[in-house]
Amino acid sequence: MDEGISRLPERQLLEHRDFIGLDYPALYMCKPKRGVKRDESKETYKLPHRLIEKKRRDRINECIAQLKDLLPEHLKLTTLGHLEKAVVLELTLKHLKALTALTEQQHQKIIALQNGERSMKSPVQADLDAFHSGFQTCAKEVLQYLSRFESWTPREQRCAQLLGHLHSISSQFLPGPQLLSPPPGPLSKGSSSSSSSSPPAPPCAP
DNA sequence: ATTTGTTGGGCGTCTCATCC
DNA sequence: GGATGAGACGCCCAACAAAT
Repeated sequence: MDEGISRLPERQLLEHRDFIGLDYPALYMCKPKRGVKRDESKETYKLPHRLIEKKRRDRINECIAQLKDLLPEHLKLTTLGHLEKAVVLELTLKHLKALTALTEQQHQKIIALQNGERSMKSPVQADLDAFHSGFQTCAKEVLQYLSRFESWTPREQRCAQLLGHLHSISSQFLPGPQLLSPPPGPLSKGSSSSSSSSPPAPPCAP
């Protein structure tokens, strides 16, 4: 029996290593010898197949779990209820598209700067963009804080209400033409957002 | 009721032994 | 050395069971 295992090619040795500790006879790891009809080997084939399939499912689940970990908290909070696999994949797709768009946007900015078009954009619009960005960052921080330290769960109605409120406020800034008078006072958390000096501090607490 | 895990089986591809 | 057939392997899917 061990002879059979020791003669297995490298890929199968790796799988055998994975099976160590599982309680079924090592017989099941051995390929049926060539010339052995499938009928005779079928029963010995079944158990490895189960384990191989389990390993495959584990790989899938592990990847989904990693994707879940990589998702930003504010995205996770947009879903009410726990994150099922399909939702994780949907959010990942959404996030990836957003990142791609952002990358493209940054790329265009770089090109514009290189072409000396910096003055094309009005200072007012630039400030609004920066303000909007700051608002988004701050809203994200609020949601993370409430989730982590105040034990808010996405299921709660107040959480959904807050999300809705933040979205509606945020969308007011999107059209751009109207200039909002910035609320006074610096952002208390501040260190990350203090790097940009021009944008006004967004409203942070509900 | 919905989601998740398990299992058996089918299918396509690859590898290897055998034959010519 | 190339053709061929048998078997291994990985992937996918459907059906069912268990968990939530």
